[in-house]
Amino acid sequence: MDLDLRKLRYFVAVAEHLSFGRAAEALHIAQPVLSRQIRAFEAELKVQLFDRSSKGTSLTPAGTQLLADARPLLAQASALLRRVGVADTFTVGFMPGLIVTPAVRVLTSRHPGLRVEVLRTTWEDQVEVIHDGRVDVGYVRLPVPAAGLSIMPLFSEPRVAVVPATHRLAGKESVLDADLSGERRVQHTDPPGFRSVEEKLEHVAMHGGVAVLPLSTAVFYSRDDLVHVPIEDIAPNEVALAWASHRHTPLIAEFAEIVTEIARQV
Amino acid sequence: MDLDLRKLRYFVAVAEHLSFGRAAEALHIAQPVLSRQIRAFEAELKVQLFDRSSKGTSLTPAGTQLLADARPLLAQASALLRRVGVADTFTVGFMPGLIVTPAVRVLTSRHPGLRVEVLRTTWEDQVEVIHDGRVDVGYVRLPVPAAGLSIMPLFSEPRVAVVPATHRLAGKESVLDADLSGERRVQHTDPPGFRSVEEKLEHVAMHGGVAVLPLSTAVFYSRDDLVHVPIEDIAPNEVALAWASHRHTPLIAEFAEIVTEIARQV
DNA sequence: CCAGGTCCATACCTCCAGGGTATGACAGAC
DNA sequence: GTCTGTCATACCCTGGAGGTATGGACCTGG
Repeated sequence: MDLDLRKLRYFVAVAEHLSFGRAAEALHIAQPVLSRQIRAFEAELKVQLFDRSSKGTSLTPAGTQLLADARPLLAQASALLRRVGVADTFTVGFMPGLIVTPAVRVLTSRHPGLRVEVLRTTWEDQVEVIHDGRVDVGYVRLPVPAAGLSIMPLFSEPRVAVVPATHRLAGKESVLDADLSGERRVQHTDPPGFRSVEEKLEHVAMHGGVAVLPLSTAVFYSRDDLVHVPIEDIAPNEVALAWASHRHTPLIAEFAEIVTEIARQV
Repeated sequence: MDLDLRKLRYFVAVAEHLSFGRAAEALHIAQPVLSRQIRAFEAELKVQLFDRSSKGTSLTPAGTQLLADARPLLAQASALLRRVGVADTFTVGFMPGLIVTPAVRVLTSRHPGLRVEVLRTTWEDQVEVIHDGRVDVGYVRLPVPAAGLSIMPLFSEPRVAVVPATHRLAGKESVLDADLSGERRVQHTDPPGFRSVEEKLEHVAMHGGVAVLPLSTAVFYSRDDLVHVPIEDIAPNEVALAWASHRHTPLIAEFAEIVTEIARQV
């Protein structure tokens, strides 16, 4: 009568791996158990979710439909648990260009049983995901509204101007803010369709203009047809680790410690 | 490790009844079982959800918080099940002023085990809730976008003009559309804050103007300081029962039959 | 002050769902 | 053919969710 979130999670695992064996391994259960659970799930829903063959497994249309529904539901359930202080997974948010892998790897190695996930954020939701519990901790770019957040500054990095390779500024060692006057600037306050970094860069490549991005972001999304030059006289972008200040879990503290440790080594 | 939706549903039941005994009765389980389940749930979450005393039960702050999170999650889970064709509950949507009780009562009497719920809709979401599975079937006011819907017309009713009791049109037997020219009309295309019927009527009562509503809506929301007069020369409002045409469940068919039967008797 | 009623909690039982292991059936690769 | 990778079947064991019977705490009326 009630939906079983465990079975739903198992289903998602199989749908993502398209293999009962590998999914079972990822879930840390035996393959026959997973087989039986999925069969039981299909029986409950009275819908076939997978086409099995001896070589591989594929989703049925109903399965594809369910997969789309399943992920947000599981995310919402996970966020609920996080809000009441139960850690079923530890989730790290990050803005485009920021590297979270080293810290995540250290955390997983210290807690082998813990599921650690990452969630890429945008300017719009980098703080929201912290408050609503979708992430435990987030790498954010300042400034952010400080209300209810604990913020631990990590480092600063210069901002660069991203322009087409054919642009008049393309060869320069560096530019001044004044050099950009008269250029159409693609900003994150633009309407939808220009919001993601990819979209901004696409617009710059196609229609000219200039995008001002933190260095790491420009490097991460570098394209052959675009180049970036440092802007000298603009405030550097500050990167920080942030979490909801009302949640003082040991895992958050430990992750913050790991991050500072890594930042110190660089 | 996974959230247990059954326990969450039990929790909501206790939170709503503020009594283990009555909640258990509503859930059709024995009271000690419910007690134990809630205790286990609290242990899993490591949070106390209720303050128990021999006279009554009350929510803790954590419980209040969880209750707010629990309802949308359960609704989303229920919608997911409905989309894959599993009926855990049968939910009927209805626009303000429409009476669903008789049909619902017949349905529950014929299916004693079935949970039947109702959801009040607005102009904005009366169709959306059908498509996304929040309701199985909805009483809607035409016109609606017909794509993907099966629509069964029920009846027509005149529209009335709702005006302050002191208005120049207040005493009339009926008015013509032309009589309303020059009046500020409060419409459902207005910005937020004027969307719900209550808000429209509040606006009419405070600032004058006129709201044009179907008769049953005006009657349902009647207030001392407002009166309504029929408009003669305006197209009547048609009320219909609608459901997603790709879902041909026996329950929907039966409900439609019940509704036609009731409509025939009136 | 005790009797009864109204709560929720505890104790104890049963049963089934979910976990495990061992093994089978089937298909493609060599 | 045999080998290998895939999913399914058979069997067992444990824990959790359901039940009933009963206890303990607290109010309330006589």
